[in-house]
Amino acid sequence: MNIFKRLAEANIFNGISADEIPVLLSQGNYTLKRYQKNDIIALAGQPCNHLIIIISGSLRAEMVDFSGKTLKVEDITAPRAIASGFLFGKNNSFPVNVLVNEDAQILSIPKDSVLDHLKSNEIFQVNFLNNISNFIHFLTERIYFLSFKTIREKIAQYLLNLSSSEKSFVVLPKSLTNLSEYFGVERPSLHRVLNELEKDGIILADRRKIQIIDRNRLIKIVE
Amino acid sequence: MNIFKRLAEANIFNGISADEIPVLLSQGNYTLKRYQKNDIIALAGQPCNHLIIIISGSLRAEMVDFSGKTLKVEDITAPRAIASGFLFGKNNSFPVNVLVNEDAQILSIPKDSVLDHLKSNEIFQVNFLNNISNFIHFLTERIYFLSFKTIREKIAQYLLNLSSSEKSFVVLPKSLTNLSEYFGVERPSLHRVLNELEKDGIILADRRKIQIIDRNRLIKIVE
DNA sequence: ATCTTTATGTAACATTTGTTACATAATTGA
DNA sequence: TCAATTATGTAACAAATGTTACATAAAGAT
Repeated sequence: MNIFKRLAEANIFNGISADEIPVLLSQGNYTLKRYQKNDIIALAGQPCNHLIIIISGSLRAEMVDFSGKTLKVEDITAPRAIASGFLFGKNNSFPVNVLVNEDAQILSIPKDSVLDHLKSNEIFQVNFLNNISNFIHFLTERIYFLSFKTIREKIAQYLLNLSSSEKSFVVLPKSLTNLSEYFGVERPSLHRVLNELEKDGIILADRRKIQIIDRNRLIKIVE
Repeated sequence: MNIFKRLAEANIFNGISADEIPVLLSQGNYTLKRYQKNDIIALAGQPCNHLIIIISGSLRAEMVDFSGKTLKVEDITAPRAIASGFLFGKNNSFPVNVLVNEDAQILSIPKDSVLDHLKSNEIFQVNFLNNISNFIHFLTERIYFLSFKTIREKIAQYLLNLSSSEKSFVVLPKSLTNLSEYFGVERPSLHRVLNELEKDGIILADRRKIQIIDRNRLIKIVE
């Protein structure tokens, strides 16, 4: 598909047609690149001087502590702008590693050009602000989630978010291994607590397929 | 002191003189209010329609989970703009409760006027973006900190951040009770681990006064 | 189809943290 | 100054999680 049509689907170009995008972009600089699985887009600490827009494929953002353990922060799928929140500020550097999950095509716009677009295009400006604000909301929810103390609470919160009020059947969108990284806990610990919830008759778990038996008790856990 | 002189010290008015600020503000709407200790500035979930600038006093932002336990996110002292990151986005609502610590004077500017200022004043626009980006950096550091698993690691990280490489003496800027909320752990647990660090000969602790005896071992803990 | 790799399931044991309750010290306010 | 409130120190016990090691199952590669 045409690159600009894909770009037009990204929130940051909301209200800007696929035809207008190349016009807007050509008022400044930009580069297009392809990346392969496990390529490194950015490392934590590196200065962030470009707005990155992922056109196809998917990325992941993760924090790595000194001991080498990772906390997955986010999975990012195209089309979407990232790094909008890292461009400015006292310390305009990446706080996370950004790696490629699935082969990706990426547009990057240097900071100066971003500033020009912000000044010259009101729609882009509002989209940019929305993009940053959405990211802040994501981060605060992440903090809220990490502040849940027990694994039991985290699972309950996670399952309730995943399942609509009517459907009691959930397929986890990530592997248990992956999920344990997202939770910031050890995989066997996560698995043990799933077993306990099953023993308690609250859920039925078979690998990634989970049946919610007693939603009310799940709700009580997070209350 | 003159309100506008105080405001001129806030980062969001960087490069804008105390004389220019009332001119800028009067191009839109704004309100000035005084608040007293423990007054509520905003509750989590409430829509955020104003940029809030604290002129004097101090606030705190905290998350409250269903069981009533709080995780302190941030202490905020004047002069500073807050809520810049909550104004826009799909869900422009406060993710935290904002309460008054010390009697405060607060300027609030409605979202529409903020948008006007952003369009008409490039300096304000860049300051605003910097303000949001700084907040994002703060949030990601908060996530990073919360992802440290043991209390021992959290203390080590916290003390190393506080103390310069030369000074080995630190006075905690918050009470232990307060700090335990910031860490997201119980106060007796925090205290116990401080004792353990003392037994291990790594620190000397007397209430909020902490002497770092063996910085290298402290560094090893976070590695 | 077979090999390789990754994901999942499990168990015993160690470690860490929470919980509760109470004592003492420091600070605040009247 | 004295009372009331808040902060700090401590201990015993319960609960939750991490650690390690290994078995089995599923998915991917050749």
